[in-house]
This record gives sequence, structure tokens and C-alpha cells, in this order.
Amino acid sequence: MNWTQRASERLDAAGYRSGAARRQVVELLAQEKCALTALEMDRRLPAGRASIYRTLEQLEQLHLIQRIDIGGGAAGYERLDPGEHHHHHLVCEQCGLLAPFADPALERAIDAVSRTADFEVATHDVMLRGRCSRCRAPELN
Amino acid sequence: MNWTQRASERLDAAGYRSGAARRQVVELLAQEKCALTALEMDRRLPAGRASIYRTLEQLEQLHLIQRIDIGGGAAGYERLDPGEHHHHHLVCEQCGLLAPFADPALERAIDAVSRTADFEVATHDVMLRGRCSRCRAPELN
DNA sequence: ACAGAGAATGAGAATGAATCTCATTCTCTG
DNA sequence: CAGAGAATGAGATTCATTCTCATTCTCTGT
Repeated sequence: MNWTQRASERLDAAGYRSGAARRQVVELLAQEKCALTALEMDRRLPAGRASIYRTLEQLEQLHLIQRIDIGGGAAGYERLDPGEHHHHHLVCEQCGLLAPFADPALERAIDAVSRTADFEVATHDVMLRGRCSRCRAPELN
Repeated sequence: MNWTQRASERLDAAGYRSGAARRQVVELLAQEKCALTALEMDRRLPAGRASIYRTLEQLEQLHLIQRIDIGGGAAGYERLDPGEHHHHHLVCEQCGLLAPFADPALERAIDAVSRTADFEVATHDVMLRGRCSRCRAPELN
């Protein structure tokens, strides 16, 4: 079963109704490999902004997508597949390139802090910022 | 030498001129213990918004303050002292409480990833989100 | 001291992201 | 297949941030 099907089923099960806008957003997210911003979706789809944000909110609540903070006050959204494991991102401050990475030691350290803290930790974000290899080789641009 | 002095000296050395707005921002940041948003500063100071943002940009460039992303599309700024060691934050998603924490194992894991990555990593952010102990004990509110 | 070059300031307009409003359209259920 | 009420989307609104530019202020050189 692919992500599109899983998402539709879970949305239905949660009591939401199916509509044109929701289908468009789910399909776009299903195709895309990396994170997309809400306004980028608004540009690419005929659906209205409000419906796009509403759908993203529902999908996030059901853990079907992950919202990631890509500097500049904007958020990106990407598909969350059950098999794929949890990962974080490297962002190039020059060109905006987003690259995923995963590291068990990092996750272990975060889990340890979460257990110790006087907080009920629900989620965490890690973002490494710098320059990608492309931007470090200016003669290529 | 305190932070206010250090900041003023470094700003002067960088070629910026001293003005009323800059002094106000530096003094406010010097007093405050935790992160402040730019608009909070705008509310508390007679200085204009534009000057506040300009000063924050200069201070950040000189590593005299640190900009931290406190969800909701807003940024907080806090003083960076040379002696104090690097730390991250826990944010309460209910009341917005910001609490600092530091963890050597976490830093080691991040350094290891940074070395391995095909990126020249300059900075990193870690944010743990959840509910603070106060918000978990609703009878107290 | 002080004049002058040009940096700093701040009021308000502009931009960008996200949220809200509400009349209309569409989906399911009975 | 009718009706209750959810979904939709155009546009207004809010909030953070950035930009513009006329005015004020800081330094530097004399």
C-alpha cells in the first residue's frame, strides 16, 4: 500500500471528508521527494490556500507528514513513511539546498536528555546550517 | 568586562557608529536572562523597529547574540557570553516557556555528523518541544 | 570648536507566511 | 436522493520582518 492510499484511509478514518483540494495536496506530497513549503503548493495547485493549510494540519496531526522549519520563517512539509526512519536536515545557507541525514548516536543523546528533562518531550528538531559542497566550489556556478 | 562593554567595543571596531537606538537594544539584551523577540523589544523600547532589527543583525554577525527559532514563525535573541557554554532549548508548546539545557553527548554526536557530512557545517540548532511541568499539572492554573 | 560627509534613526509602507471569515459547493448518510 | 453539515476558496486579516527615505546625529579632519 502506498502513501497516498494510507493517507486517504487515515484521513477518512479520522472523520474528515474527501474533497478536491485535499486530494490535490495528498497527491503532490506523494510525488515529491523532499520538503515543500505551503506557498509552493499554493503556486502549483489550483486549490485555495486555506484548504492547503487545513489539509497540512490534518496530515501532520495524523503523523502522515512532518513539518520542518527551514529558516527564514518558513516551514516545509514532507511525507512520513512508516518504514523510513526518523531523520534530520542539513540546510545550505547560500542556496537553500536541503539534505537529510540520520544518526543513531544523535537520537540516543536526544532521548537521554528527553528522559532527564522536567518536560514531557513530544518532538525534537535538529538543523545543521552551513554551505553545501556545490556552494563551496564557486567556480562551478 | 561585561557584555555591554564588549558589545559596544566590537560594534565600534566593526565600523558601526553609536546611536540612541543601538544603545537601548544592547542594554536591554544585557539585562535579560532569556531570549527576547524583536517585537517584544519594539514594545519595550522607544527605538524604531527598523533600528532594532538592524542592531540585532549586527550583533548576530559579530556573535554577540544568538538567534533562536522559537516556533510560530518568530525568532528570539539572547546574549552570547564567551565563558558560558553552548546550549539548546526546550519549548513548551502550551505556554511558550523556554528552558535551556546543555548536553556534552549531544554535542559530540552533532560534531561527528558535521565532520562526516558533505557540508561545511557552521551552526546547529536543537529544539525539544513538549509540555513543561507546569502545563502538565492543570490544577495549578 | 565646528563644518560637512555620510551613517543612524524611525515612521510608515511593503512583503511574506500563515490564519481567519463566510458564502457557496460538495459529500456522505439515512 | 434530500438534507445536514463538512469542505472549499476568494479575500481580508494578522503577525513578523524588511524596505524606503527624509531627517537627525556622529564622528573626522581641520
